[in-house]
Amino acid sequence: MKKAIATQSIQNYLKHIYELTEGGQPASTTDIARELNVKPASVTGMVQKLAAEKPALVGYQKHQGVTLTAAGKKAALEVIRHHRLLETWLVQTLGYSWDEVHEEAERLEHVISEDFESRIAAALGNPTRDPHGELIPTEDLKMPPDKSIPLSSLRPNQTGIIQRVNAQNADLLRHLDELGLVPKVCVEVVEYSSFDNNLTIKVGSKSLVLGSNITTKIFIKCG
Amino acid sequence: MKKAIATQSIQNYLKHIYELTEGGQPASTTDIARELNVKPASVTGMVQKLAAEKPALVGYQKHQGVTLTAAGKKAALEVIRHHRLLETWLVQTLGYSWDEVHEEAERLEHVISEDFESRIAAALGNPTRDPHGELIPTEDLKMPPDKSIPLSSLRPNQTGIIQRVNAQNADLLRHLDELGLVPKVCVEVVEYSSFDNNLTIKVGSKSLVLGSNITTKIFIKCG
DNA sequence: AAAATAATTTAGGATAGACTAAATTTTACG
DNA sequence: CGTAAAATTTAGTCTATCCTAAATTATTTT
Repeated sequence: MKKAIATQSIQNYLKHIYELTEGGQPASTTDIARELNVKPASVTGMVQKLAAEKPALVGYQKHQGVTLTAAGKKAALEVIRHHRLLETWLVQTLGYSWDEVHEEAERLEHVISEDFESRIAAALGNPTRDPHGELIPTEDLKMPPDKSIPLSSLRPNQTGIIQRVNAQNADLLRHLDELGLVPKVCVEVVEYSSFDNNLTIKVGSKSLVLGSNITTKIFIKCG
Repeated sequence: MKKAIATQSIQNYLKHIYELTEGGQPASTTDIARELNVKPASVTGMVQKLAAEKPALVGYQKHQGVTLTAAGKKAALEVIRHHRLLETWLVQTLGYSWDEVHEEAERLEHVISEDFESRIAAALGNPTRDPHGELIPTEDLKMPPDKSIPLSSLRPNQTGIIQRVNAQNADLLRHLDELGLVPKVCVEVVEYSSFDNNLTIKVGSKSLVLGSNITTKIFIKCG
């Protein structure tokens, strides 16, 4: 009897492969390895197993990178739904702040039942976004369309409303919170430096200069 | 670099050893094996590792059974506190019924943080008993004293209030629920059969005949 | 007290999932 | 193009945790 891959491994691999392939490009073993804090060689081994599952969870041709199959994508969206519902729920019912939730959700996402998932979804009124503004996959595991664009793509005189902040690092999130760069807040670009891609923006009454390490993580709905 | 035992293994072993040694007697490898659904030989191996930890988590002399050290007991009570708080909280905030919670709590208990633990404890008003009436270890990891006695020890004309039901099996719990044998309910013993130890009891307006498979799991505060 | 039975431990093996080092393939560039 | 650099894969190792089978120790029976 061949032993199954641990579901936690599967879920972590698929979740990160999903995020890396959102742009449409296959993910390299190196990138996956960096995300998972594992060596590239380990990724090769695991990815070969994921491709050998029935049904296959990833498409994989050596040196051509890794993509998700329909089954793999579904499994990935299931974990992401768990994660984002959990974050929402930790913030709303237990008073966590948006910078504290990630770690806790990261551990819980692998162990909760579907029953638990639907109970918290219902208790929260089937939310569509998590505390960072990220879209929550629907119950039938479709990722809703996202029309937001990175703050880094705005130019002087353009304005927008912060829709989502794509970051997990607690320190960074706390920093952004202090700057007031949280979902639903209005921002206006004042100046753009083509030299270093820094943006000078106005948030409320404050002026801020932001590097691309931040502006590429904040997504805007143009207004 | 010696690799640590997985915390989930540690916790599951300690939790079950705690329960088996509550009577004061050391636990045999066979009993532990049955509880954990592993073979006795595996228990021997793991118990030797637990005894070699610094500080030691179990006391262990070959052929003499296994006991918990102070450190091991503390770790066991930590998991039990997690479990019972989780059960309480699943029932009270997500509408689980008392027969559904065990499985879910069993998986969550190993992954929640201390922060999570104290948040739910506070949200619940630091409860002292879980939905089955079992005592919840205190925050400083002491198990409160329990003065309840098994229903099986009552005799005709004696009455009591159900304090706790020591069972996890969902089907059994559902059955007990249907019979009305839940904490805080009043029972009166009508008849005792020394032949098979069956008790005939009155609960509300109903009369029931209960075997020892049930009467030894229901604990009573004499009234 | 010897023999039979039960419980426990030892010894040896499997598998999952990580790692390292070496071999190979792809990509970039003079 | 052809070679250097980068990325990837292969091969082999390690540890945790389980397993089975055989050996040993404890307990019970006669």
